[in-house]
Amino acid sequence: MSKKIRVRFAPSPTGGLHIGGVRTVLYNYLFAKQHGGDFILRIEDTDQTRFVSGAEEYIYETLSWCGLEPDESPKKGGAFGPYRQSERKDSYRKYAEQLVNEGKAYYAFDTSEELETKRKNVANFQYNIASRIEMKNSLTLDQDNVKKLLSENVPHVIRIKMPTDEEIKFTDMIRGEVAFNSSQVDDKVLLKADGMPTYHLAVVVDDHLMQISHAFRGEEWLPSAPVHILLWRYLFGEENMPQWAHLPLILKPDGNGKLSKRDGDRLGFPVFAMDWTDPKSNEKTTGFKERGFLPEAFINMLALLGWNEGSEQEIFSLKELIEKFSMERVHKGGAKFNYDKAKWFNHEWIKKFPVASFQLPVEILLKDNGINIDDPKKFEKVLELVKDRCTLLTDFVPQSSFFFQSPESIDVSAIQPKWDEKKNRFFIELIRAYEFINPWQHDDLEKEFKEIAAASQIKPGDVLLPFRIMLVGGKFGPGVFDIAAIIGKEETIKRITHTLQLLK
RNA sequence: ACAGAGGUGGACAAGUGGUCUAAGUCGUCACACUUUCAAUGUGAAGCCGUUGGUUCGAAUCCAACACUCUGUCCCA
Repeated sequence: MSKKIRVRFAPSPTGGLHIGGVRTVLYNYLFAKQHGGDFILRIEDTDQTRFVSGAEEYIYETLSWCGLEPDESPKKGGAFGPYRQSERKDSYRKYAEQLVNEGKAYYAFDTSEELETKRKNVANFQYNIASRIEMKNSLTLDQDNVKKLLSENVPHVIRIKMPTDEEIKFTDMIRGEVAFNSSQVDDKVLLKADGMPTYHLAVVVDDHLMQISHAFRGEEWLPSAPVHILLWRYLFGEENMPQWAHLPLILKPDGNGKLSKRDGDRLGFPVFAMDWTDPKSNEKTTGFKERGFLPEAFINMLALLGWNEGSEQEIFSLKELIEKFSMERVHKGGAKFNYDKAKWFNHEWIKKFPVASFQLPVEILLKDNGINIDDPKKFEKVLELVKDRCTLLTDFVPQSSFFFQSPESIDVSAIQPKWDEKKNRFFIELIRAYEFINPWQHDDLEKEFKEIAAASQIKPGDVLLPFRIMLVGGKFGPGVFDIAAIIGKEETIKRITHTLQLLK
């Protein structure tokens, strides 16, 4: 019988969730669901100096917006709790001490200051096989001294003792076999002076205790993988280790390097999934959600940022992704983030989605801009009419406001230069004719318009743009007669009259 | 510096020894349609990091070199 598939996303709650993090969640989720397994959220809050209030709640909200709900989490609970590492603090020490007793780890009493000066004085200082003999630890101090320091509660850490010249290798699901030489890896801290584990100890212990079968994380972790392999070998048996996959990095669009929040600020696109306000600095960072992205499009875009089915299909629903995703088809190389392509995904989803599926967020957006929807039928018609020209949900505001209220300003300057008495008379004539139209519908409006133009010896094209500006306020929006048909006779005539006044 | 990883048009990708004088999408530009902006359709530009090798044949396999990235915190 094969083991149950269990995967986890283990963020540290230190701020907004970066798209790289969301993509890791997504790949975890897809893999779990495809195999009928469990997706677990574990909070890695072992660094209390980096605690940020609200960050954990933000993670729940983000996953929820994305539709990637965990099966087990601190909030939801589960059979393998607690799911917050700070609450598991007591379970780590014994493993670290076990390693010390077995000679695979050691106590180190060097203070942070001592290490800092060391790093300053020695170029590329590493606490490793070569340097540990000159440091203050249980390998260099005599036993009595160590005992004494320990009993006096002198602050100390536990470091792993990397073996000399040993090949450590493992098979990565994306990269195949990856090998390291143990001599090149430094003696990482496993247990900090405050009794909290570092990431290195915590992942291994927690993945074991939570029976994690596959572990996915960003490529930046690859260099420390040998530490984790060794820990597995020492503690729980390498054969029980989860299968690793190191995901390619998401790179900044210009230049090289990892995409950071700063790049988003600098280049004007979101990097976080949702709005995040730093509780200390009060600095606000916009997210994809608030920028007007549909969660379906956001997920779709993220899935393709590092994975490709092998076909030419680019639009996938979450359900399709669950069916088709495979870790083997995740690229090895990092991908530069492309905001234009991200927007394209959103546009595609808006075009293909029935309007009902984004009616609510758009309604809220309009309300925020002072427009209340009181006619749902009309609202639906408007959405259908304008959705092709909305890339982001926020585009619906300028694209549909004028259906519900007269434009705030009229771009008269676009009409004025070519305006003359002949055109003025045309519109007066038009108003007169429109008064009699009943029922008020698209085709009749257009027909009447063209007839009057012909009678006035004006090309319809010459008065169409002015007409548009009268109704919309500017040079945009769907077909003018569609607009006129929806806003109604009274409003149409009112807007023409109003602009005619302005043109005097 | 050391270690690991990576590489196909401006960006993301398909392609894993012959059907590849390769290429889909985004973006850019042009044209068509048109009632502005979109949508839609058509077209344009652009060659597999470099060098060498294996082979009848290489984007695909091998090697070297260069380049880029990640890591080298009591951060995760």
